[in-house]
Amino acid sequence: MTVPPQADPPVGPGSRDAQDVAAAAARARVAAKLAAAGSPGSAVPHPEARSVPEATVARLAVYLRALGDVSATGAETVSSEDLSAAAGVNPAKLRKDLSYIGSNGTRGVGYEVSRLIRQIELVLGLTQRHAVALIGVGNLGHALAGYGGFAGRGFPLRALFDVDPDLVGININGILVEHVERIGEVCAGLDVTIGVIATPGAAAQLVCDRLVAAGVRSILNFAPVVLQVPARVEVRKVDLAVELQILSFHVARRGDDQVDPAPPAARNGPAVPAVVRR
Amino acid sequence: MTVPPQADPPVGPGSRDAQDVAAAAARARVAAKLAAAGSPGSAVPHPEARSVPEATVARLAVYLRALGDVSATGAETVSSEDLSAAAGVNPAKLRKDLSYIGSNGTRGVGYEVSRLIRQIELVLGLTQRHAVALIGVGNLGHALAGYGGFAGRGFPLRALFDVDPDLVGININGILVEHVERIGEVCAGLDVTIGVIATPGAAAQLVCDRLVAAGVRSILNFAPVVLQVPARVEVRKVDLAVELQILSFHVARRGDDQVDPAPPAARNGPAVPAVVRR
DNA sequence: GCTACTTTGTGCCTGCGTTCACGAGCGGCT
DNA sequence: AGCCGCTCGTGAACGCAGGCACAAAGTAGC
Ligand SMILES: NC(=O)c1ccc[n+]([C@@H]2O[C@H](COP(=O)([O-])OP(=O)(O)OC[C@H]3O[C@@H](n4cnc5c(N)ncnc54)[C@H](O)[C@@H]3O)[C@@H](O)[C@H]2O)c1
Ligand SMILES: NC(=O)c1ccc[n+]([C@@H]2O[C@H](COP(=O)([O-])OP(=O)(O)OC[C@H]3O[C@@H](n4cnc5c(N)ncnc54)[C@H](O)[C@@H]3O)[C@@H](O)[C@H]2O)c1
Repeated sequence: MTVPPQADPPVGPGSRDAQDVAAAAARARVAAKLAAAGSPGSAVPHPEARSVPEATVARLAVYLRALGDVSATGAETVSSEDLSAAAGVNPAKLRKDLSYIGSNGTRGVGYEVSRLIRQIELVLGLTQRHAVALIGVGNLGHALAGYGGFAGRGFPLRALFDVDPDLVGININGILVEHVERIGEVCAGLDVTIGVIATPGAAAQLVCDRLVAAGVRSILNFAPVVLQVPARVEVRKVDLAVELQILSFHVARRGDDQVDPAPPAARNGPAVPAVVRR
Repeated sequence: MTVPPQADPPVGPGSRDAQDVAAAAARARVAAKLAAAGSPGSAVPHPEARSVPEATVARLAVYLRALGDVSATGAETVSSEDLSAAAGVNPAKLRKDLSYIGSNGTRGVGYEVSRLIRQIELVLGLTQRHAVALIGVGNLGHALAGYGGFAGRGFPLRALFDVDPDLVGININGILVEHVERIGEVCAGLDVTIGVIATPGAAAQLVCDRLVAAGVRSILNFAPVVLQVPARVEVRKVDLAVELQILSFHVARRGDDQVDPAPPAARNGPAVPAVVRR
C-alpha cells in the first residue's frame, strides 16, 4: 500500500455544508408555487408534483429499495404501513412523501408496486443513466471500482483517474485508469454527470475543481475535506470519521446512562408499536 | 395482505431511520440532568452541556477536523468566523453549536484552539478509545481494514470477522480474521463498542443481531438494508446507492435549466422541476 | 482609567419537517 | 345495490433547526 501524504489541506473559507440535509433543503427549495390559486379541485392537466423536499428525496431512494424487496416477493400492491415498516419510517411520513411526487395509490388497497417504482425512478431521474467518474483508485477507490452496485443501479462507472504512474494505464473491470490531467476531456467526452472523489484529502479540492470545470454537476466526496464549489454543483460527503464520532457520542451518552440494562434476547418480546416511545 | 419482504425478520416495527438527522435528533434529545450551575471559569470534569441536538453533534465532528487544520497552522485561537468558514457553515450556527457544549470562547478574541478541541473530544466521547469490530472482509471490508483513518482518529480496529473459510485465519494489518460465529465472545472480550457491517445485504441483519447480543451499542452499516435493532442501539447507515440517487435527482433537476450563470428569480415562470418529463 | 473595537453568546423569529387525526375514495361482501 | 371496512391523501399542529441582530464581555489603545 502506498502511504500517501496523509494530511489535510489548508482549506478555504466560504463553503457549504453538503452533509446538512436541512440546509440543503432550504437551498434547493425553489419556489414552485403554481399560480393556479383558483379551484381547489384542480382540473389542471398538470399532476406535476410540487417541489420535493430534500429530506423526502433521500427517503425516496430508500423506498425504492424496499419496493424492490416487495417486488421480489411477487406482491403487486403494498400498503403504506407495510412499506413504511420495511423502510423504517412512519407510515404517515411515507404517504406524505409519496404525495409529493403526485403519487397515485389506491384507497382501500395500497400502492401498485411496479407503478410506484417507475414513478420514483422517474422523479429521481433514474430513467436516464448517469455516467460516473471515479478519481483516486487507491484503497477505497479500488473497492468502489470493483463494486457491482454502481452499474447495477443505473450508475455505470465510465472513467477512472489517478496520478500514480503505477496505476495509470491499468484496467479495472474493463475500465482504463486515466491520468488525472485528462479529467476534462474524458469527462466531457463521456458526458459524465457524477464524479466520485476518493483521493487523499489534500488532493480533493484540486480534483473537485477539475470536475467542475469539466461540467460535472454532482460530486460524491469521500475525502475528509469540505469542498468549495459553485452553487450549481451539488456535493454530498461521506465521512467515515464523522459517522464514527457520532456513534461515539451516543455510546458515551448511553454509557453514562447505564452500561448493561438488558443484554441479550428480549428483542421480540415487548411489541413496541411506533418508532419511538420514550 | 401483502407478504412481508423476505429480508426482514419478524421483529415488527420499531425500526429507525439512522440517516435521518432531524428525526434522530428528536429521538436523541434526552434532557440532560445537569442544571448547569456552570461557572464560566473552570471546566469541571462534567462539562456535559445541556442536551446537544443531533445535527450539532454531526457538525462538531466537522469542527474538530477543521480545528485540527487550524492547530496545524500554529494559531492558538480562532474566531467563529474563521472556523465556520473552514467548516463550511454559518458563523452564528457554529457559535450556537459550541454554546451547546458549554463552550467558553473569549469575547473579543475567539476560541482557544486546544481547549476547544479537548472540549469537543470530551463531548463526543473521544477521550475514551472505542474498540471497533468489522464484519465482512470483502471488497469494501478490505479497504476499510486497511484504512489508517480508523486508529488515527481514536477508533482502533480490534477485530475482523467473515464466514469465508479462505478469509478466516488470515491477517490484515496484524489483525486476525475470526469466524463470524465468534462475534459474541470476541467482541465481549475486547469490549467492542462499535460494529461496522460490510457484509452483503442478506447477511447484515443476522450479523447485526449477533453484534447486539454481544453488547455492541453502535453500528455503522454499509449494507443496503434497514436494520432492525432495539431502541438502545444506535445505527448509522452509509448507503452509496442512496447518495448517488440523491445526486441523480439534482442532476435531473438542474439539468433542465441548463447552464444558468445568474440565479435570477426568472425561475418562477417555468414551473416545477420535480417531475421530469422526457 | 476610559473609550472604542472585536467577538462571543443568545433571544427571537421564520420556516421546514414530522406527526396526528380525519375525511375521501375504493373494493369487497352481503 | 348498498353498506362496510380498509387505506390513501392531506390539513393543521407542533417542534426543531437555522439565521439575524444585538447586548454582554473582554481586549487593545490612548
Ligand atoms: N480506505 C477507506 O476505507 C476510507 C474510508 C473513508 C474515507 N476514506 C478517504 O478516502 C480517500 C481515499 O482513501 P484511500 O484509503 O483509498 O487512500 P489511498 O492512498 O489508498 O488512495 C488514494 C489514491 O488517490 C490517488 N491520488 C493522490 N493524489 C491524487 C490526485 N491529485 N489526483 C488523482 N488521484 C490522486 C493516489 O495515487 C491513490 O491511488 C481518503 O481521503 C480517505 O481519507 C478512505
Ligand atoms: N464495495 C463497495 O464499494 C461498496 C460500496 C457501498 C456499499 N457496499 C456494500 O457493502 C457490502 C459489502 O460489499 P463488498 O463489495 O465488500 O462485498 P463482498 O462480497 O466483496 O464482501 C462481502 C464479504 O462478506 C462476507 N460475508 C458474507 N456473509 C457473511 C456473514 N454472514 N457473516 C460475515 N461475513 C459474511 C463474505 O465472505 C465477503 O467476504 C455490501 O452490502 C455492499 O452492498 C459496498
